[in-house]
Amino acid sequence: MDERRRIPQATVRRLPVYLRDLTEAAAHGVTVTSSSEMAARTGISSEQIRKDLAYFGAFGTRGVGYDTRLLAAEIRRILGIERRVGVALVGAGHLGFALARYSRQEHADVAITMVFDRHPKVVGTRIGDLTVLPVEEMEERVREAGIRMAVIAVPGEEAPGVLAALARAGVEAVLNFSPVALSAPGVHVQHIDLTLELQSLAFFTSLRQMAGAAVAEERA
Amino acid sequence: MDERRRIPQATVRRLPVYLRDLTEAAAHGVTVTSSSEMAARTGISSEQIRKDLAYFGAFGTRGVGYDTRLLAAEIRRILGIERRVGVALVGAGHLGFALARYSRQEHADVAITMVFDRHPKVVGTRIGDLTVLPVEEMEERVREAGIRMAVIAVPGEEAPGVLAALARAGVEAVLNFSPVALSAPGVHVQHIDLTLELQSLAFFTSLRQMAGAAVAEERA
DNA sequence: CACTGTGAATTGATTCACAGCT
DNA sequence: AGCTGTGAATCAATTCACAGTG
Repeated sequence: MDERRRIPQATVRRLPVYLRDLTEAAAHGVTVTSSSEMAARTGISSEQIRKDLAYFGAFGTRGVGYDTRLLAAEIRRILGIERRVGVALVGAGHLGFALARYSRQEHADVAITMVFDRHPKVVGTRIGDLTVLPVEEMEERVREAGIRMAVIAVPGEEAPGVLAALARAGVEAVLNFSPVALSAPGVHVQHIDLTLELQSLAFFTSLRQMAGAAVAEERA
Repeated sequence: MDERRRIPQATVRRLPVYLRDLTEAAAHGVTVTSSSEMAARTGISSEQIRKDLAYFGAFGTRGVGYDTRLLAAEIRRILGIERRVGVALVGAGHLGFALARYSRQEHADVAITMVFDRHPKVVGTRIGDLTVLPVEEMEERVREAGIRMAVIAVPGEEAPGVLAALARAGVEAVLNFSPVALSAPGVHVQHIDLTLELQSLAFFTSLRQMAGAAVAEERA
């Protein structure tokens, strides 16, 4: 199989689900598992799992299944997280604080390793064993550390400037929690917007009120 | 147009983007706008915008465009957020705190209006003008208030029990920030998982390292 | 005339169904 | 016998292209 073919976005977003499932299974002493067992645990269909994996190679044994540890290692390699990957966080408000703490749990493959904020009162405070740095130092420090990923958790007005600085520092992929659409050439931006999520969620309650309305529901 | 036909999930998730754009445009004094202007501002193609709206009716004027206030009102009606919608939050850690504060900004159409936590130290504390309530009271209070939406921001172990209680209380749509896949009959669950997001994001940096690899990129 | 609204064409993602190994 | 890996078929979403209209 050729790694150079077109990989669906949807596949990339499912790989971490498989990784978590395999890691948990391995931790429970399961050494071999099948796509149907994974399907039962994750809610993703077994054909989907096999097809997703097939984009990257043939990792299973016919008649048997997959070696949990081996497949987990392959997925880490595919994602590029064989070694722990460091992420810069910009914005150390409550959200940023929560994200930093959560991402730094023990076995995390991807973790926030640098935190920046513009407020003098926040700079110098600690989040676990990290110290919040002034945003002025961001570009230089991120570049020097060779960090390629960042999380933006600042107010909307500040977000475009932050993204531009991150792009200059060599960051290639960004998770944006601010409520504005961001883009920069050569940077992959993923957007999570609480307001939009809550509003679209409302549709699924209002709908049920109007008897008979049909929606394309997500997979079971 | 018949509201009863099959609405794509993707369409529902874009409606709030249009709503925000129209609200901002109206606030800037724009009374009429076209699908191509909206496209330029939101990054969603004009055909896509017209098709999404067409699922629900014909709201524009040919040769002219859309009345910003009127179309915004229509989208609020479609989403079921004509009146401010209340949401229950379960879990008042840093993440929950951030979500509650953020969702309660002045003009929010959907806002967290009740907060529950299981820790005695957190119960009774305040988030803005809300008081954190004990999770034991959740089912009864949510039912009594007629709340249909909830946000789960508790650790993975507690999440399944929380969802079950919310379902019993009549909640129909849930935003799940815990790292476990949840489901309950008759409840629409949307999942946001920071770990999975960061891991899939890593793919878009590792890829660039392997020269020549091709990925289905998101729309510009 | 410039825009909306929409069938038709295309592209992308999922599911089916089975051949191929172990 | 049981599972993977994969073309073919289906289903969903987007884009094209243009007819319809204020």
